[in-house]
Amino acid sequence: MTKAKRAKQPKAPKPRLPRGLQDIDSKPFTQQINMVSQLASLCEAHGFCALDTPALEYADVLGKFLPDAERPNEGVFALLDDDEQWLSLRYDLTAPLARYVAAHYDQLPKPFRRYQWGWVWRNEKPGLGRFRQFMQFDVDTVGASGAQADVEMCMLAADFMEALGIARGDYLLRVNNRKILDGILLSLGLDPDDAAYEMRRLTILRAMDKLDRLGMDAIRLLLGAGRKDESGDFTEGAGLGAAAIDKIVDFLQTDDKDRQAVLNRLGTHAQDKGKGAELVKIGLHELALMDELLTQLGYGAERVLFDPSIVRGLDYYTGPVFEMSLNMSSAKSQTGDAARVGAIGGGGRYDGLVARFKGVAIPATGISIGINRLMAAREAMGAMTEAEQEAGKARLVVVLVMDKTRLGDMLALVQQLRKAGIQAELYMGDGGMKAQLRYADIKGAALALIEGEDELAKGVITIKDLALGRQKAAEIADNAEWRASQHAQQQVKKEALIAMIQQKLQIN
RNA sequence: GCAGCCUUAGCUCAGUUGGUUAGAGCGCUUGAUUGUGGAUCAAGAGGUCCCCCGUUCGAACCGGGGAGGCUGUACCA
Repeated sequence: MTKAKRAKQPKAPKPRLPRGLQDIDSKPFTQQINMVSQLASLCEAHGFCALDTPALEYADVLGKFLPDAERPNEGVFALLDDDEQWLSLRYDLTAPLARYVAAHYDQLPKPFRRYQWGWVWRNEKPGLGRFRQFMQFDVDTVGASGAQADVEMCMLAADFMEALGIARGDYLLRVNNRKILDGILLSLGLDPDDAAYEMRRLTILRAMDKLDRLGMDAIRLLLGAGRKDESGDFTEGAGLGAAAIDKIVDFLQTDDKDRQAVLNRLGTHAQDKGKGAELVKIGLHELALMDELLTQLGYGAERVLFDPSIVRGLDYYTGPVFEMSLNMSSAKSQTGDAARVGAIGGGGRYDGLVARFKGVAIPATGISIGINRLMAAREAMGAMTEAEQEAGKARLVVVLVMDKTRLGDMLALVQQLRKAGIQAELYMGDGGMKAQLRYADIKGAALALIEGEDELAKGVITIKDLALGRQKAAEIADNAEWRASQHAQQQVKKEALIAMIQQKLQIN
C-alpha cells in the first residue's frame, strides 16, 4: 500500500490479538483435537458421561470474584447483562458442574460421574505457559465420599498420561491431604480465633506451595521475616518463630521414596495431643486407605506419590488433593524454558461445593487437566502416540489445474481419489502452474498430480513427489545441475494411478 | 498489583554522542533457468523509527506522560 493510500484510511486497525490469547493453527489444533478425543474415550471406557455447559454463567453462580461496578473484571471477565445482572466467563469447569448437579439433582444417577472439556477464561497476567483463555479437561465424581473415588481419579490421571504417550517415570501424580495441612497449622500453636489467623494461614500455605519452585531456603524466609526476589521486590513473610519454622520444614521434607515412608514419617506429627494432631490423624488415615487400593492395583510410587508440600488452591478442597507434574529432564530444553512448564493438572476432594446451592453437603472429587500446557510439555518431551505420528505424515495429494476447460474432469479425478481413501484436493485458486506447486509445497502435500496437454495425449498422469524433490534440492547448489535433476516425478497410466499413489504414500 | 528491562520493515536486529532521501539478514512478491514448488541468480514491494505532549532552527535519538511487551515476584478458583 502506498503512503498516499494509507493516508486516506488512517484508522486501519492493526491485526492484533489481546495479550494472553492465541490463535491455534492447523497442526497444534489437530493435535489438540486428537488429545481431547483420546482422553474422552478413556473416560467413556470408565463409564463417565459427557457434559457440556455454556461459557457464560451468572457471576454469583460461579461464586466468589463477584464483580463490583468499579472493578468488574478482577480475576474474571465479567459483563453486565441487559437486566442488570452480572455475567462471567467461566474460570473453571467445576463451578458450572456444581450448578448443573444442584439444578438436576433429582434426575441424575447418584453418584454422578461426568467428564467435560472446554475453554475457560481468567483475567490475569499471562506468562510462560499461562494464557487468559485455555482449555481444561475435567473428570469428576459427585456423590461419592469413599477413598475409592479419589483413587480412581489418581489412576485415571496416570492412565491419561500414558494414553498420551508420556512414559511411566516421566510423569508423577503427587497427593496430599488438606486435613493434614490444616492439622499441622493448628498444632503450631496459632490461635484460630486470632484476627490475624486466617491471613497467616494463607501466607504459610502459600509459602509451602512454593517449595518446588523456590527451594527450602526461600521457604524458611517466607515463613519467617520475608524474602526479597531478584528484581529487588520484597515479599512479606508469615512471621513465624524458629521452632514453628523448623516444624514445618521437617514436615515438608520430600526425600521419601515411597508412600508408606511418607505415612510413617508424618505419623510422628499425629502423636501430640490436641485438635491439630487429631486432624492430621484423620488425613493420614484417608491417605492410608488410598495407598492400600493404589498398591493393590499396581500403581506404585513412581506414578502416584504422597507429598506433604502439595497445597493446590486455597478454597474449596476439603480432603485429598492431587497435582500432576512432568519430568522434563528428557526434554530438549534449548532455552531452559521447556523445563519450567509447571503443573499440568490437579484436583482433589471438594465436599462443600454443591452445598452452596443445595444446603446439604454432597461429597465430590475430581481432576482437571490443562490441555494447552500439557500439549506444550509433550511437544518439548517429544511424546508422540503412534496415531499422531501417523497423522503427522504427509498424505495430501494436490491435483493441479492445467486447463480450465477441464475442471469437471479434474474434480471427478479428485473425487475418485477420495473414494479410494486418499486425502486429495483440487487447486482452487487462479494461479499458474508455478503458483500451484508452491501451494502444494506450503500445504506440505506429499504428491502433486499433473495432467496437462502432454499427459492427456499419452493417456498418463504425472505424479510429482514433493518430499523427494525437496530432499534433492538440499543436495544441489548448481543451477545447471538443478535443471538437469528432473523434478522427482514420473508418469503413470491412468488405470494404474491409484495403485501407484497408494504405494507412494505408504513409503512416505 | 509490585520491581527491573525493553519497543526501529512480516521476523531477528543494526543505526547516527540531535542534521535533509532510516539500513542489513531472513521472509514476502515478481522475473530468469523447466509446461514444474524446493536450489541458484536478478529485481521489487514493505516503515507514523509504539503513541501523545514538551525542549530545539531541526527529534527515531533529549525530557515528561501514556500504551504495549519481556523477565522476576505476588495472586491463581
